[in-house]
Amino acid sequence: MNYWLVKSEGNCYSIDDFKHDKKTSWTGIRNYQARNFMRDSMKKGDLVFFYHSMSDPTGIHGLAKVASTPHPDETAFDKDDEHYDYKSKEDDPTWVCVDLAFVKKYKTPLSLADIKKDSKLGDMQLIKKGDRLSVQPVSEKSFKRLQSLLK
DNA sequence: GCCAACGTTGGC
DNA sequence: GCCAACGTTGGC
Repeated sequence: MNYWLVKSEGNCYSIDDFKHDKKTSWTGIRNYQARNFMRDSMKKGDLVFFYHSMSDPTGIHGLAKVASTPHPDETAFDKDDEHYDYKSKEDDPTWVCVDLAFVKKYKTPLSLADIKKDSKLGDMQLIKKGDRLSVQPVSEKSFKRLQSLLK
């Protein structure tokens, strides 16, 4: 079992939107590293922290579960979609996504500041300088620590 | 293949 | 709104 963290802008697709939808395709990822994680390493059943950037507070707001194998990101083929990519062809898709199922919304989110302060979460990609990865792995050690902090 | 210019992310 | 950090693009 692998653990992950995905970012969403709070005013774009929020944890409340996700809670309402129950399930969503994690489309619109246009970064190769992030795509490779989804394509090569995500497995059905993996647990995924739902992180809000540029929100109040910025931090972890919920938990999700990978609910599908990787599949082509259809928004890349749609000219009217903001994530349209003319280079991605339907017979050879550049971009993929997975489906995520809603698990829970935390009553008290764990803020980025709290994560930075915690001595046991030092290996998180999230707090590394210049981190911009919107899909990133979380070590089992960090996962357990986050779970206990989010109880 | 280098690298400057540009666009985006995301904390503050 | 600012700006540092980073990825991508495109001229050469």
